[in-house]
Amino acid sequence: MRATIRDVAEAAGVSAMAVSKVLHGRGTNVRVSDAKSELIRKVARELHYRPNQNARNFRNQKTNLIGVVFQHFEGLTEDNPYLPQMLNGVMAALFPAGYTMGICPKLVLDGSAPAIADGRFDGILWTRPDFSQASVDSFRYCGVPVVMLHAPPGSAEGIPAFCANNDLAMERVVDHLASLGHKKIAFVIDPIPALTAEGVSRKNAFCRYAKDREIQFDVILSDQSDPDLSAYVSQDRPHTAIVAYSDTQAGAILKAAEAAGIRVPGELSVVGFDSSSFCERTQPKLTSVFQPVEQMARDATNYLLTMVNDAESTWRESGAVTSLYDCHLDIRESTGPPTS
Amino acid sequence: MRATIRDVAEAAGVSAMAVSKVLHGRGTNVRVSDAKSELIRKVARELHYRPNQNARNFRNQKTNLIGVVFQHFEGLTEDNPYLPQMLNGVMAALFPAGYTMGICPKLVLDGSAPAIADGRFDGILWTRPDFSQASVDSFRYCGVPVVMLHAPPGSAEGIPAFCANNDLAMERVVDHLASLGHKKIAFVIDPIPALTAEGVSRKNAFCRYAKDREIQFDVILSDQSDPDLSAYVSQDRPHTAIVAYSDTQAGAILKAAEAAGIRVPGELSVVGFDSSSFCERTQPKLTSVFQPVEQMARDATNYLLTMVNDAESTWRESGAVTSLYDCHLDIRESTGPPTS
DNA sequence: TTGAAAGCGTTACCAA
DNA sequence: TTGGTAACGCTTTCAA
Repeated sequence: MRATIRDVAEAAGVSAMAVSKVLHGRGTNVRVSDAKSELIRKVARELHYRPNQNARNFRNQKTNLIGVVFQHFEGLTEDNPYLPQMLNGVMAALFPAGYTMGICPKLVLDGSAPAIADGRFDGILWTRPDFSQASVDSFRYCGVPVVMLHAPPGSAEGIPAFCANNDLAMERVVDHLASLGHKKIAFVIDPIPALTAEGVSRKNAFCRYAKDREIQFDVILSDQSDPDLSAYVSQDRPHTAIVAYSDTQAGAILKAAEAAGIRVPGELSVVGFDSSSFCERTQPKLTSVFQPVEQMARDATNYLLTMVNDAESTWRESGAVTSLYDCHLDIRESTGPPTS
Repeated sequence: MRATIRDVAEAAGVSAMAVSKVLHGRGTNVRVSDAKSELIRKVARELHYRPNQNARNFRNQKTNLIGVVFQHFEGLTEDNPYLPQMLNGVMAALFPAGYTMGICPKLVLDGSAPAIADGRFDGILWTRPDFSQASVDSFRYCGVPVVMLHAPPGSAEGIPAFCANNDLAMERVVDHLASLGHKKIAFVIDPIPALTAEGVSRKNAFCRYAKDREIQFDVILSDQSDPDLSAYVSQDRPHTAIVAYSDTQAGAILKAAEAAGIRVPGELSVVGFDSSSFCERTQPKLTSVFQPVEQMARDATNYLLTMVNDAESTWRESGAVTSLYDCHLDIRESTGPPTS
């Protein structure tokens, strides 16, 4: 078997904790002479001593692992830049701080949210949380620091949240379309994001501003893989613009429009969300709301790390922060005045 | 503090090990009556008992965590579908088996390859390994199962490897270009992949087949962000075709050609590698070698899991497997006969 | 069928 | 400045 700290101690003729102090810097009130330090290092090298990380994790109840939880996970899709961007932000915060990123949808999908808080992670980044009280409770009382990414204020009291300012974003979208002369607009979202707190929030914001601007509107649940445009662009439902939940979904709508011979933006204006590089590749190029995904992820992760490293009492008592990110509208080619 | 297994045992009036048996199924030679099982479960629920995962990891020396190591990691780039595809394959294998994916370039970049084998991971998927003997040794003798992804046969004896058949791929590429009439071809690779075992292997295969087909060739190290086409398309060096290490790099070359007013494929044919969705988005569409990245990653990960779950002696003695994946050439628009 | 005890490797505490 | 001892929570082994 591998050499343990005690083997090293014995071989060097010192105590185990002297070794621990020298090699790992533990124990503040302990001092080891330089000569002994040298000896210990030498012996450790000779014995090929390697600390057992599991033992240290156990002893310290600290793993240097942060769990990234996707409540609705469908894999990384090749054409959607969202996830890579988000993960980049997370890694940009974690790696320099010496943390490892753990990804584990399974642990949550099993309904075993508690399992995620069994000590294996020092903290949890909970992305795209859904709305259910069960989810909220299991994370709130899990005993491990949790930060939410893409959760609007109020979705889970007590849990810090980092989120796009969907309200402002939808106001900008509605105003843009209204100023172009659109009078009837549909909001399209597919079933999975419709379950998330952010999906609900964005939808509600859209409805509120549309109503406020006296614009007729509809909300349509759509399967993005094959959007049925006739559901909202028809005699009965003559929408001239569609606001999609995501760029990916907006892209599918553009394709469907092309297939159906509907001109964009003449007959139909389309707006996406994320303003990723994808928007430059569509035909026509997609008008979309920009949110700084990578930065949001980095900020959320850094905040989580401060929670991990501060005493629990500090963050429990200081109350949860909600950070809202301003989102501007990148106007490209897919929106224009309706031709009637 | 949280209830421990002993708290439960005491409250239920049984031994700790009975609780362990009932709740975790440990201890084969132990039997607990149904009545007691029920009682134990009930008490555990009442006390909100949650097993301490770190304690279990420590005791069992098993973490259900697989480490994915990127030796040369530059983040997930928005436009390169490779990494998402690869990670999808890994996750497709890990999650159903109940494993978590740990990502940790830092642990390796620190030169602390041993750290990766300190028990925190049950196994390591080592992607894009470089060639250095130090790397090879530290992984080979790390005491944890290791599988390499994208490493050609022979790069590290004793470590199972999953890799594209670069040899066959380059033969196909060279034959394709030769049959179109190209007489002078350059292989372009940028500095980072040039350090990896696969980069070297692919380059060598290219040279071998070019020589064999009596085609003039050059190998050029290029910074892909700004390829200097004059380095290989000029009076002195009249290459009519370029074989790039990756799609991303081929894309950069297409852009540079457009900027320089060089017609593709007329004046210059370009071939990529991966045949990802990216190839459909370039102008002209990119001819490229297809490798089944997601499947390779899934296979490699599944193999790693079998190593994790079998006794070490089994895989130590059975010798390392190398799986080579056949790669076909997807001919699109970026290759054609040279116009002279 | 059950229980008691030992031990995994590390680190904190206290006594020397 | 140092070293012994106990403890973290769980599981295995052995004895009843």
